[in-house]
Amino acid sequence: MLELAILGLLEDEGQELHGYEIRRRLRDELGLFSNVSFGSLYPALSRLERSGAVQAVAEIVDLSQISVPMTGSLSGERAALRARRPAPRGKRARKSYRLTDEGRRLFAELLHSESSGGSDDARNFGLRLAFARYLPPQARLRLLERRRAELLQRLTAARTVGITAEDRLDPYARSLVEHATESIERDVTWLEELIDSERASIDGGVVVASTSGPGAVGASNQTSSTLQSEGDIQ
Amino acid sequence: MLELAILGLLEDEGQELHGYEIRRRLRDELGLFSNVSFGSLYPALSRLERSGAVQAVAEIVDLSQISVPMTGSLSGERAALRARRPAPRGKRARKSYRLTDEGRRLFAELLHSESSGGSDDARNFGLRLAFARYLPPQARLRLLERRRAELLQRLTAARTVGITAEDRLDPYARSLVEHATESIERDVTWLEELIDSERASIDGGVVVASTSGPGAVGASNQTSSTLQSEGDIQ
DNA sequence: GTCCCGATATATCGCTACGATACATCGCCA
DNA sequence: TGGCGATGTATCGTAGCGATATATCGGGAC
Repeated sequence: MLELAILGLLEDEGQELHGYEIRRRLRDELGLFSNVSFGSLYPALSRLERSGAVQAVAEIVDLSQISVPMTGSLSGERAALRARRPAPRGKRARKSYRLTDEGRRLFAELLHSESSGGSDDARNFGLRLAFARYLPPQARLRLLERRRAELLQRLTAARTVGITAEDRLDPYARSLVEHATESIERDVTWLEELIDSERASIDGGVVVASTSGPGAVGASNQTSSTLQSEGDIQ
Repeated sequence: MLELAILGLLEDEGQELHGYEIRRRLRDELGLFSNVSFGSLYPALSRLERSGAVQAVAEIVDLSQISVPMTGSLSGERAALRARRPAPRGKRARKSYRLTDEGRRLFAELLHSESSGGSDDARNFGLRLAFARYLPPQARLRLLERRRAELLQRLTAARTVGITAEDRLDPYARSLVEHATESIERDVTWLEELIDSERASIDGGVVVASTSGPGAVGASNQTSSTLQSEGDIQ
């Protein structure tokens, strides 16, 4: 899941990025993974590197390979090193990651695969929708419809509970159920709008100007995206 | 987190329950943890048992302790075992868990502690609200206000992004951001209603009849609760 | 001038929760 | 009678998380 996010970001930005920057953009631009933990990010980058999806481009000042004889003055040595090779932007040594062809292939594969990955449903869907423009219209439509089906199922379940247990609930729990149910209903409505305009866009061929909301997505190629979705917004 | 849910359920139900049943009720009655994995549930129960918060009451047919001499016919042995001790309700041997005093203490402690636990914010809050009736009014109010503060912070962040990146987004991502922002706004509105009626209930002392929505929570003692909350609803 | 703080930056550890899987029993119905 | 779905307990590998360690740099306080 995080892999998909990273690959998508790298694809979007079209340039190599280092860990810290990836985290920042995932937070500020994608919104999803509001605050990715480094404990998730670095292992994910390692996995991607191991699988050949990204290539690490190190701007590392390798201390062990600098041939400055020990003078006994540690701070002196450090100063010498800094003078010899001032870190690229005055910052600490970093490792940037470049998307490879294999990475692009993997991105497409992950994006197409149904729900491949971690629990958090909403996050998963949000992530895929954020990169939906890389999906062919048919797959896009299927994504939306799958999500709608999931939500409708939950709605049915929630209503069943509502009938059988509603009155046994204390006010807090009841309010919670009701609010949650409404939220799902709103999500479904939103999805139906997206589905409608998606279908219109498919039927009408390549639509150029958008009349309302989204839809009308010809061969858009914008860069970057932002989004939130509870739990991610988390 | 799961621990809190289990302890709360056991407290609510007031009787010993076995794993499978706990899972069912967490799904059907609490809604939260819509589909707890056994891979989470059983380890959590073990943890609770180890810490003395629950006590396992086994209704197990211990094969190794039944003194039936081997006859060579395995199926025969099995039949004999079944005849000798027909499992309690015709079902498979189960392990029921009873809440101990230490468990009740731990439940209160966990419920009071701020956000003690796993990521998923929404789930965490939902869980606490579902058991809010076990909290003193002041703590309840703080819970609601903390949650509101979190959401407002996200809203600010989301809007900042909206201003700086809104137009660079493709239609899908834009729709996603907008929908998510609206959802948070609705959540905040909902929370404010809860906060208002909570405050009214505190100011007015013990209110008996509720005039609108929740609020008016005297010393309610209802059993069971239901709720959903994206990601949980997951 | 130096001292400490916060931002930038990489990395690891222990833990929780998850999905997949295995295994076993029971009731049902074809 | 034989297979299937519900009930039931349990483990394994993995993803993601928060806490923590380590290090450099720029800037403001004193």
